[in-house]
Amino acid sequence: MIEIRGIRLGFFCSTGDSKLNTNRKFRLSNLSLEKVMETLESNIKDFIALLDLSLKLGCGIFRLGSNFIPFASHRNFKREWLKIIEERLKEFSKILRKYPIRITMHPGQFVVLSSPKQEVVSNSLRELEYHFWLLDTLGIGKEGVVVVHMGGVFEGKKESIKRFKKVLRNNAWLLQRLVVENDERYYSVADLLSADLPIPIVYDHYHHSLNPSNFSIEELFKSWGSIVPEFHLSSKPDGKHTFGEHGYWVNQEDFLDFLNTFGGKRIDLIIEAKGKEKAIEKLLLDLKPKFGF
DNA sequence: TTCCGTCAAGTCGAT
DNA sequence: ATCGACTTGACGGAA
Repeated sequence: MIEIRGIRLGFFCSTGDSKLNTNRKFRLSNLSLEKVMETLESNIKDFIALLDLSLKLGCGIFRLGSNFIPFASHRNFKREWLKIIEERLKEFSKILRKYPIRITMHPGQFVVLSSPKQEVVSNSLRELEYHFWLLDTLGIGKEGVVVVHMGGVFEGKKESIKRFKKVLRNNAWLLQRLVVENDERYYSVADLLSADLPIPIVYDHYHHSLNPSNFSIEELFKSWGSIVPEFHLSSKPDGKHTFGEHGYWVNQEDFLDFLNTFGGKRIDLIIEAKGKEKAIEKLLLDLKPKFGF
């Protein structure tokens, strides 16, 4: 396992060419137990291959794709299917626990706990329940966090944060795994820290560069308690690109900038580059002369 | 085999 | 009004 001044690396969901993918799914109109099991099997198979690849690269963290069990939180997904799936997952967890790799998740943009719409919040909670259940069933400990964003600003950040906190108060189970990440437009690291949330704050370096703020590093780490923080790093794409778009590679300069701020602390860093494992390979190659691992 | 319209879900700014 | 960005383009029918 490669650790650069306390920092372990990892990628997420799939390989850059998507040939290995934990996010396989199908059309909702084709939803059936058979289709779910078939897709889950492919996702499990690729998950193992991606963990093997992570080991080979020296990675210590991997983000599992949210579609691992397609449509698991959808209303048309029958509850009794979960029993059958649970058996399969428990069997798989025996293989999984042999890997010294931290597993975390990051559900989609549809999870908005700060929304003023009750329907959106209840759908979000169902989606999070699925994520928590999956991680629990796979035997993953409390280091298996589930990352969300604060969401939109609606009629104001203050009101949105208030609603978010209320949802946490009314659903205490969320505190077991939920963590919240700064975004590139609305909620900066300082916004999240000053919200005084009862959950850890994920620092995303790229988002922070686009939506900067002053914050206390000590406070940021304090939010994680005894859990090793999961942070994110990505780079701007080369050439013309839209705001917030992630690059195929991650630049050495961005990593060194991150290291300059956080080096020496124990952190699991997910490289959010479109090139996935290719971007990690290249980064390690770039860094080799400096760190010699 | 490749192409391309379409896909469960939210929210925002750019166009 | 539509599109594309985010946590990931992939599915599936047509040609």
